[in-house]
Amino acid sequence: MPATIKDVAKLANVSISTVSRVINNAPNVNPNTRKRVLDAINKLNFKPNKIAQSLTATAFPAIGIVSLTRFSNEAFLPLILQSIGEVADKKDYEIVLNTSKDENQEIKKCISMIESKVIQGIIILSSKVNDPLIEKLYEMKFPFVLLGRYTNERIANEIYSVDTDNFADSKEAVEYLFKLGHNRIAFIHGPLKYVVSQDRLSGYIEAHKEAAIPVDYSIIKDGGSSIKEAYLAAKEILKNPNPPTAVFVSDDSKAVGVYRACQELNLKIPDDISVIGHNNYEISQILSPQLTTIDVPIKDLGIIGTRKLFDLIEGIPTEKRTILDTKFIKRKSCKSLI
Amino acid sequence: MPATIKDVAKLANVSISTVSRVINNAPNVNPNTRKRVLDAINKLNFKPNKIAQSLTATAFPAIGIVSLTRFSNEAFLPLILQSIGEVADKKDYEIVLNTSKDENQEIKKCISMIESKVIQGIIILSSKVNDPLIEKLYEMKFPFVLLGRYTNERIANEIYSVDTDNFADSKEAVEYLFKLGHNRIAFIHGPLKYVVSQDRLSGYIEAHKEAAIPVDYSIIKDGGSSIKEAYLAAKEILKNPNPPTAVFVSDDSKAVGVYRACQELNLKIPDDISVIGHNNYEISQILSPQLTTIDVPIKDLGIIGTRKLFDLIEGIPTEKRTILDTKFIKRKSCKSLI
DNA sequence: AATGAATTTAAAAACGTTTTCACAAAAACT
DNA sequence: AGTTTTTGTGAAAACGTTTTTAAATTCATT
Repeated sequence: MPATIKDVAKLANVSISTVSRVINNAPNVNPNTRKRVLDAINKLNFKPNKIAQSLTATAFPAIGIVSLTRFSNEAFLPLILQSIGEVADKKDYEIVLNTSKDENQEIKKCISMIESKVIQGIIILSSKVNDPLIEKLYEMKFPFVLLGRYTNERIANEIYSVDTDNFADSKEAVEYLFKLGHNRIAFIHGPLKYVVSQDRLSGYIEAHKEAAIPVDYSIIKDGGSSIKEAYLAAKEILKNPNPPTAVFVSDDSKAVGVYRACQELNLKIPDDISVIGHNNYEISQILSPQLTTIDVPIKDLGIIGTRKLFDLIEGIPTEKRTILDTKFIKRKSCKSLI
Repeated sequence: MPATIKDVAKLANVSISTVSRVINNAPNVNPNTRKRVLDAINKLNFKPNKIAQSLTATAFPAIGIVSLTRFSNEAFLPLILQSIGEVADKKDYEIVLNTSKDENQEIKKCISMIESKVIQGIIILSSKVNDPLIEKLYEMKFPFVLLGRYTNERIANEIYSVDTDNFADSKEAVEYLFKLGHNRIAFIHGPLKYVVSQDRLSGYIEAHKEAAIPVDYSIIKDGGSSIKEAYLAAKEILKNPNPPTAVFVSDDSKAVGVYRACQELNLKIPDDISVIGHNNYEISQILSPQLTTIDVPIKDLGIIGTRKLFDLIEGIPTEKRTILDTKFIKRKSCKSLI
């Protein structure tokens, strides 16, 4: 049986209150006594029971992450988890994972963790267009930070979030292609239930509007959330009777599917077709030719988002919405037609 | 302030013991009383405080996962986390993540979670050759399950683990290449500090031994843990004055680097060079030509490993070591030379 | 030396549950 | 009817801490 505070008290011949004071570095404890207690603690290898500590604090030091499935297939899960971990570690908080697959279970699990006092805050990894989880958490006034953007007008400006400007970045990429002389550009996006997919699509459309180039929905396709789906989408697009001269993919890993489709159809990148990706995953440098893409500071999203969450938890005033800078990275997958 | 058991007791006009009995579905409570209590619980939206519950149980229902960095770059982190989550959810256990980067911190964090009573068991995602964490946990007799194999003779047979037979699978792949008439086969492996990398290398070597084909270490290279490193390794190997006719890569995602290297050097797969991967990630079907590989049941590793851990926690006897079946998947990346 | 203030300590209450023990009431036996 | 068993309930202790209150000790001041 591990030692408790009582054992320490007995051995050091003091009361448990004194031991508690020593543990918590309270002032007002005689240096001699402190030493005696510290010795006892060492001798017994005493470690305070975190559960018991949180009972009086009425809060267990942990934050929740919701949820893996919001982008389970994406290359950045490890990065984002690790960056969240870095910040949480410094605060000596635990990270508890919500791995729920379906939406109902996801919410239920969250509420349960909150109500049973297991977590003090939540990081939401990505937002859906009408996100019942976000609505619910907002309504509960429970501290949470969204890594993304929420669109529901009523509360969009009220929630705390960290994001990049997907709309602008997407627009910029398309404009770059316009400048290169492309005016028939395909777009392969992720599942439109996610706001990030919507935003990237909107940027694509807005660029067209501003350039007065009509949007052709026959070359805009859902690339799902797997490489294979993107590959299938690309193949369909490229077989279009009036094929595009460029394709913009909303995720580098989906670009792998596009490259494959091009290869199969004997289309040379960038000579026959230009490609741009998004996110700047490692793979974008390995693809041949190297992929032009938009660098998203994934680790910073995690770090800054988690810091914001701790500000919320600790009642420190913090900016509602933080937009992180991105960088358009020109590589070898685009060709000028002019 | 959320309702406590006392509030419920008062409203239902019973003692807190009775409420507790209702919460825990104890027998011996009058149907009428039970109904009254249930009504009160609903009216107050009472949810037992898990922290308080675990204080008396002297154990918080959670398991730890150690650690992300043990294969942060691999495609199967989401899968494994999710499969662990599935099982833990059923048991109503939380999953707490250890995201430590360096080895010392990893151990410290683990010990701390154990000693402060935050977790009841640990899943170790992968083993190192001399793994101080495993040694320590074993010595502490703390319940843990390794997803992999441990080599330290003294305790190898004592620890609980789930794994595939990396040695045999690797050997089989090489033998397949032999049968196809290849006898100069390169090997690109992962970091040798991990047992899985060692085992896959050993299988490669053993196949050579049995076939009485000398092992040439100039075409065996460390592909690190990134696609880029694998790409670099492949390039070096392929430039060998006496180049191999096939390359076996210990991870499908590394195979992407190999494909890229071949392309750059104008080597056609499988005509000029055959390639075999390992793990059967989604990417292996997207690569062109589709990659011959070894299917590893990733989700099953997680599910069976976590079940085993719960057996340990609950004191149910369970098999020490479980080996899962794999499947050699022939696709288009190998050519017969005969 | 007496008073008051500051420091240090102990005792006890509290956090929200579960569990043990005791006892009353009801039911089942003689 | 009297005795035993079963059922249902409440009071109190326990889990391992922190926090509050109060008391004892030390120290400075007069």
